[in-house]
Amino acid sequence: MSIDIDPDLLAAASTAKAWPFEEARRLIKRLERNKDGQEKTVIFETGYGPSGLPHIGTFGEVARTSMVRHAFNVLTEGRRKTRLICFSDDMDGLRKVPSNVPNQEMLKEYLDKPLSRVPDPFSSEHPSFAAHNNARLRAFLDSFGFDYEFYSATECYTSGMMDATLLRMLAAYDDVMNIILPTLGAERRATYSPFLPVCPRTGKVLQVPMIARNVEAGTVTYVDPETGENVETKVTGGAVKCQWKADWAMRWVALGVDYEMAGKDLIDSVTLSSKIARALGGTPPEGFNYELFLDEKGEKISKSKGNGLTIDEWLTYASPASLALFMFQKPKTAKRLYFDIIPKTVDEYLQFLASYEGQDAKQKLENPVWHLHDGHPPAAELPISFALLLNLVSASNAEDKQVLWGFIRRRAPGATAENHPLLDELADYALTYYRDFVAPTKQFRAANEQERQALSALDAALAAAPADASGADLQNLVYEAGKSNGYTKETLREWFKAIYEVLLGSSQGPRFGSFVELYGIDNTRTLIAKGLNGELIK
RNA sequence: GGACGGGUAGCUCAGUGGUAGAGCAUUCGACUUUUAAUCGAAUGGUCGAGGGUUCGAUCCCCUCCCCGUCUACCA
Repeated sequence: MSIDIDPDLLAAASTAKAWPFEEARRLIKRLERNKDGQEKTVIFETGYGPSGLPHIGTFGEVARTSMVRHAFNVLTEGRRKTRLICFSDDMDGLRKVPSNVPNQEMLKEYLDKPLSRVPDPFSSEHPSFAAHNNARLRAFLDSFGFDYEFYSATECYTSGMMDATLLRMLAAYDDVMNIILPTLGAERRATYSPFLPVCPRTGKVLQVPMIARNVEAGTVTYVDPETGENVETKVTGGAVKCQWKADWAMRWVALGVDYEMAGKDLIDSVTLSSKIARALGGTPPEGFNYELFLDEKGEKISKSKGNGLTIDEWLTYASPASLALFMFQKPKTAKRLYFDIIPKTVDEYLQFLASYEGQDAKQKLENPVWHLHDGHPPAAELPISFALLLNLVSASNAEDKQVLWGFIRRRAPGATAENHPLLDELADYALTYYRDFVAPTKQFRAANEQERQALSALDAALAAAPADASGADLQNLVYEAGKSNGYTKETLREWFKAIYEVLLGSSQGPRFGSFVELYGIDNTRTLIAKGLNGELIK
């Protein structure tokens, strides 16, 4: 199969400097080196421990891997078959009960059993804890439209898919031990084995030393820690699971993984697993180590501290595409991930979108939106920035979208939700921002006697005003109501301040005439009534 | 100890082998019969230090200094 791509882009791709292209070119070189590299389906992998839930890093890893995959598809003109495998290590033993899940007592009974054999603590909807988390992971990935194939470790082991490689591991047992042992402390060294038998008696994943092995029979022997008896078990068919670094290597070889990125924290593990993969006769995948995120103060993010930013927080105030942009930019630099970068990133995204259309092939390939949108970024020219929209929404006290759109149109005449759907989407995010960050800061107060009279006068004037009165005319009514109720030119400012504080809960606000025009005369009169009878004060 | 990242304007950060950029902050101006917002402009930098390559280095190479993160038990 081939893909539809502009010849100019294709020509520019071979020298494109954007990091996904650099990665794709490394991958191509790998395939040229390897014996079966020209025919095989090219495998990209991302992996998950199923004891946790998907998070912003999960998104980042899949998004970044997909960018490399896309660049690869373009460089090879779609002639190579590629797959992205999202692998869940769900045969791992439950080593401790997570504190953030229900049914703690029940889970304690299943300690050390494979997660795919532990009942779902949340409901009876899924057959196991792992199945629940796997479903969450898939729903998460699906919500972004990622193109991937889900693999369960338990299914891979029990189906026999790993058997050939497990037998190679058994044959290369000494080599594997020699790779791992020097990296371990004395205590662990004494008990280490790349194979973790699943106890046929208790179902637990055992961390016990092997006392014998039989390459011909494909078995290992260990001592049951509770009964003291020798147990001989096959290494195939799911009777054993590999210890983590060996497992990673075994998986690479068994599945033929060509590319897998990992966080900086796993650099040493990648090195070790790569050695093991070679000991198994395989070639470790091309890799990429991305940096971890920091919080606002440049400190490391820890779940217990709750610093940094969650993916839900990001997606509450901005689109997945903007988050993908953040993931695209400088993946090897430790970036701070905190609230203020959201509007900044959104505006950068909008600028990249706007400039894309007029760029030549070379520039397009350096433009992040090309990578975020698989080479087909949506057309967009935004008349106002997201930062301005956020200012607008708070300055205008626009609590509903209609009013906000009114203010938007003052900046961008002729813009509508229909002809600017992207802007309409931003308006929703801006309103959410208003609701969460601006509205809670409002402090309404009661009007004093003079203010009551002036507000009543304003209400009466508004009642008499034509429905299509202009903002300027309405502004004049506001001035008149003030002047005829004791405010002088010098104290007029007090009058406006009172309006804002009583009606909008803030000591400053929009030009009030314009506000009335957009908010509506009737709505404003209702607002005045509420202000006067104290309904706005909570 | 090992690995990686960073050091560019007051702050947060972009950037390229060819006279240094943005946002915010600051200052001034425009608009508005209150503010805010908005718009325009200005100010502001030995691009961590030293050496090398080059006609030319903030960028490439080497050395050093400072800051930060990861890693050595488990996945």
